[in-house]
Amino acid sequence: MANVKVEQDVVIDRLMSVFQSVGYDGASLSELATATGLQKASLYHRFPGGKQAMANAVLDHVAGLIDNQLANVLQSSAPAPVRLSSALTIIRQIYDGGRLACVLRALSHGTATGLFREPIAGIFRTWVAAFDHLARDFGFDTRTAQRLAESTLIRVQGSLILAQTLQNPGIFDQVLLDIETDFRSQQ
Amino acid sequence: MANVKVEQDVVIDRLMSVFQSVGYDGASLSELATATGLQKASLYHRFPGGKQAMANAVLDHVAGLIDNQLANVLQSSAPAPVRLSSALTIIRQIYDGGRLACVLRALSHGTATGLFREPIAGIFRTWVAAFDHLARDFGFDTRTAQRLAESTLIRVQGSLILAQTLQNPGIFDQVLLDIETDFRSQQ
DNA sequence: GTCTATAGCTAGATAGAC
DNA sequence: GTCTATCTAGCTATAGAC
Repeated sequence: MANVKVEQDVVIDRLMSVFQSVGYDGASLSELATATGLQKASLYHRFPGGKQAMANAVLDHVAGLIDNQLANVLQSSAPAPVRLSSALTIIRQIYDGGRLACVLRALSHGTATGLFREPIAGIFRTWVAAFDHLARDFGFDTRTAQRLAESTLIRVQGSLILAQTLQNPGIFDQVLLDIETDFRSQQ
Repeated sequence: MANVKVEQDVVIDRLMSVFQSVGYDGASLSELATATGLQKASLYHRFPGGKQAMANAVLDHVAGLIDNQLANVLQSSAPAPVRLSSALTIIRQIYDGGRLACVLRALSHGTATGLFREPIAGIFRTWVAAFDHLARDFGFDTRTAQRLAESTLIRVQGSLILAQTLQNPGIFDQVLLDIETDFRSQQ
């Protein structure tokens, strides 16, 4: 069965889903093959570097998402409060309202720890820089803007952990509201 | 070599270190054996349930730590600000100033996801309840106290992720200072 | 560029001597 | 209660036909 060409974008999307839900060590080649609808050997044809290359492709994809969606929105010409709301909507969608784990965190542990730290750090820095830009537009001073920007990522990551462990997505929603409040407190 | 009795407390402590640094799926029986100074068969003698039982023993140990150290300190008879400072000092020590990952998060992913969610959730609830108690003593209203308490855990977990990925423990330190400031803002 | 088949290895777990 | 030795299953990765 199968034997029909699967678009690379679709393959990467499905690889991401698997890493997201079971982590790097937890993702077996068999599971990755099933999820993509390809055989293991076909996956190796597309990703000669094996599982590590697959994870790197996923990270490239995520870096593009953050760059093209989040960072783009935050640096558009719209009024700052509008940009903030748009960004939070994107974040809400990315994590399905707190129900999905962050694939960056999933690729931060176990055997994967050292392998992907730098690309993940790059994505984190992009995120923080984008919110830092926004915070300054809101009128915060340099130091406060930096801290508020870091705080958005800290609270999103932390609230995802609690939301999933306590099976209460509301925790994630509340944090997004808190973030919005913090930015608007400057106006 | 070896063949000398290793205290169970020491064994559990070393198991914890391994899970903490490489996660559940990343921790092989060989590595757990090496770390504890026991052979695999000896580990199975002490933990007939295998790796899963070892992780559960670690979680029991952590639950005890949180109960006997953190929760105890937060509900002592000392003045609220003193209790807060003591608690934050304990947290700083537990995570070695942001350099150590949280073993609870390490046991939240991959194959382990479903296995340990409930015990971890229990530890999270104990943490939040203890800080909630403190926040009320500081004079916060019920709703604000609950949110501030959740926020301590959210920010500690989130800042650990950033501190380790960006290799900047200062992020963790700063968050602990922020938490202290938030509590004292009520005075 | 996909497939079937399999190599080579390490995983988690157990048997049984001492 | 520890050890050595070993089992089976699953892993990552590759060979080679089509």
